[in-house]
Amino acid sequence: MQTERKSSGTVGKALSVLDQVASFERPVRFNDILEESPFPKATLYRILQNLVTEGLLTFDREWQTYALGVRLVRLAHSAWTQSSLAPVARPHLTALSEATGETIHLAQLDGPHVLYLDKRDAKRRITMFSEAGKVGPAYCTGVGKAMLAFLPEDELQRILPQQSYHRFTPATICSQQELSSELEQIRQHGFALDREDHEPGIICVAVPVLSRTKQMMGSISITSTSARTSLGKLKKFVPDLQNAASEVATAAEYWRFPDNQRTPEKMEI
Amino acid sequence: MQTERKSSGTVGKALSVLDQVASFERPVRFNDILEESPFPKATLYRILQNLVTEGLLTFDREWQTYALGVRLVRLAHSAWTQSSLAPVARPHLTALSEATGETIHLAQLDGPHVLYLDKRDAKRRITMFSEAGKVGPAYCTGVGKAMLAFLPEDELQRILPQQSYHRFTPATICSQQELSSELEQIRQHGFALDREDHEPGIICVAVPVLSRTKQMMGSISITSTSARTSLGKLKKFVPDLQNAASEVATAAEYWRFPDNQRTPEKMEI
DNA sequence: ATTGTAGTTTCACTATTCGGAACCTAAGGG
DNA sequence: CCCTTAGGTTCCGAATAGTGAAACTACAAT
Repeated sequence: MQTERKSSGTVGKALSVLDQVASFERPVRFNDILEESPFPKATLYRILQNLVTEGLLTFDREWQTYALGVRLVRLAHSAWTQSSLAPVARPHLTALSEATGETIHLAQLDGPHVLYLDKRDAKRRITMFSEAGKVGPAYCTGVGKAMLAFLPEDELQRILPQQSYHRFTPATICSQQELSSELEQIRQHGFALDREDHEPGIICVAVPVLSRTKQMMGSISITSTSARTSLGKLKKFVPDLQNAASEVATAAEYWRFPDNQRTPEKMEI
Repeated sequence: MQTERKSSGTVGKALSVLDQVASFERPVRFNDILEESPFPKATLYRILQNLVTEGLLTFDREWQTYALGVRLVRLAHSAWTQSSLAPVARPHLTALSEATGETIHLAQLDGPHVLYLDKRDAKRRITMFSEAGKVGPAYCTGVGKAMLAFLPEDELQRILPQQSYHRFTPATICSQQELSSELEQIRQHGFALDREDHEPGIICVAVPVLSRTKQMMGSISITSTSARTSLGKLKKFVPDLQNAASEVATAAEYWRFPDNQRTPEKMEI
């Protein structure tokens, strides 16, 4: 589940160490990191020191452990507010959840993975930090497939081989070929289905959020259990979902340039 | 409100640019950044490119703008989960909020600022990503003063001069001297008061979360309005607050080393 | 005393980064 | 149609920062 990025440059190396620390689920000692690090002792040591002085990591002198620093939380707050669909989508997700009584997800792509940015649970109406920020696979979730299907060809070709194609359930799509044809279907229908691909008993419908210029910005899904409902019934919500998605897209574009009605510059190529 | 950090090293420079982009409240063009950047054109350009390839920034080719990347959200999720008090404090905050019917905050220090990590509102029982991650001043908030008071002397001396001492209300503490004596009071009483220091009509009591070794880990507060209650009545909650704080501290320490009862190593010096 | 383990520092070497200047466009003006 | 300006991008020698083997410290166990 570790994102593979070309970690060229000093910043990249630092980031890869940061990711590594993040991948442990609790504070770690120097040696724990060293053991699975590609960097030699001295180099790793210096990188860690840099990260600590930058506030991206904290070092607990008492236990001699490193952990992610809270500075990240502040940056993420800005990221969530300014760069994700989450703030503008918020009311629409709430409305959807109330209208359908089911769980709603908002997701965007982070490299090859799905990153959940918001969630609305019909019962407990609560969005938690601990929900936003979670990652999941793209090739076998409704939100993931909906996004992949509407990605520009070149980006798609870069991302497809990076999927793990792990079989979670008997229904999981486990090859790039199968996925490609599924994506073609999705493109034609305009929505994606999760037929218990990822978790047994969990089904969902998802639609992409597309900008006026057909750029894929994220996706929204309605999730339920096969015990409570069926794919057939879930499909009835597609118009609502599409409606919400297009409203989110409009709101997002309007919000980005509220005081400015100029059209975007012509794209090169 | 920009955190001042010694941005030595390549990573530091990159981070300072990242902070700068974050400080705008919407996507920005190259020149917007350049205008208030200490870096020359070419350097800034390269740094931005690095940040984009690392996924910390996204570049919107359509509008030619930079914005914070969602990768930060993922990292922050780990930070929130693994390094802050938030996950272990969660149930205690809920309990406090239900017992008192008032708003509860959980905060930690991020450099010289207060960083809010969780919030429980008595009415709408909802913790939002948009709340966690917010920053505020330390010298004139309950949570801030409670934390400063229990900071080791050397750290305190580093942080005190970095406060802005801006006068928000007639009751705001506006000098380092006044603050120092207030902190002494707080140390003696064991809790801090916000007497409408920051916002008119808003009052609060706060206590620090202290580890077994008396290290300051964060703080918890109960906030209300002077219209609804008084400082005198809020003080009645101090025992509950202190109780919650010590339970959070214990839970945090237990959680860090669940399978491991060894005592921390002796600190040097 | 001896060996081992975890963490820190040194320093000659090297790869990155720096940034002034030149170079592209595209847009606007005369 | 050429000139100018502004936003953005590329070059390349000089300057800086990063690298990592090895040596060192501190402590614990043998």
